[in-house]
Amino acid sequence: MVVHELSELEIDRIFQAMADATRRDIIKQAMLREQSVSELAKRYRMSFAAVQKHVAVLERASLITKEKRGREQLVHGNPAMLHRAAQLLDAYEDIWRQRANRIGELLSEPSQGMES
Amino acid sequence: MVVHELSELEIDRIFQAMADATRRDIIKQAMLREQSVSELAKRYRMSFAAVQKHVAVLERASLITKEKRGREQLVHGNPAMLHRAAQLLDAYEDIWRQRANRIGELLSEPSQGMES
DNA sequence: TTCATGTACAACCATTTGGTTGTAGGTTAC
DNA sequence: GTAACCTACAACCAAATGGTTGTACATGAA
Repeated sequence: MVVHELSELEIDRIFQAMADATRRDIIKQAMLREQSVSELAKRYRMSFAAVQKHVAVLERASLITKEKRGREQLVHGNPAMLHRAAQLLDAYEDIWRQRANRIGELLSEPSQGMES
Repeated sequence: MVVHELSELEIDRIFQAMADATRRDIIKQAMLREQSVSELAKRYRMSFAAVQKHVAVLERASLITKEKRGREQLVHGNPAMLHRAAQLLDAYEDIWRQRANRIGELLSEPSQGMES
């Protein structure tokens, strides 16, 4: 199942969203259990509005989703997006492994003057 | 082998460094083969100084290292750091899997009124 | 030596980011 | 109905980001 290739802009947003300790903690909390924005906000030493903005950044990156229930806005994590981000990093590692293999092959090839 | 736990600040830097398409391409290039900064700079439609700054951001995040040779500064990738970043994302996925397992266990437990 | 190349770094600028306070509107509880 | 709660959103601010140009210096090539 190909899920829709990520655009450079979407990748920018994912990494940028992960680049803040408060947001990483919000992700963790939302993965552990669905929580309202104000419930999340109580955990951090900053205003409700600030937490609201962090949640918006995570939502724009599709790392979390919001669901309205009554007066609350419930936040829950989107593990599929995290998985895709992890795969992205793996892809860079793969480039390295391929290079390492290439070098390995070159080293194990007999050099020009070595035929018996 | 525990390599030295990453601090929140280091994690910030890794993700922030990955959050730019030019920098992600520089990483890719450096993983493919060692290149000088000016050699890299030719690839992008921006000034040498701009590329120099991107390289500095990547270096601060330990995603690449520089090695001086003659008048050139050779850039090469640090796959170990990429690996750690990927593991970090996996950790968030693990939180989700644990929750999923927990829910699964709850669902498979017999409910209060079900004993025969 | 002289010139071209590769780098470092400062100064500057526009935009984005991460925080604040304040105001307003919808929903629940009493 | 009224008060308390949850959210949305605007306006503002300081600091960081991503780019530029310009200057200076070290190294390699002719």
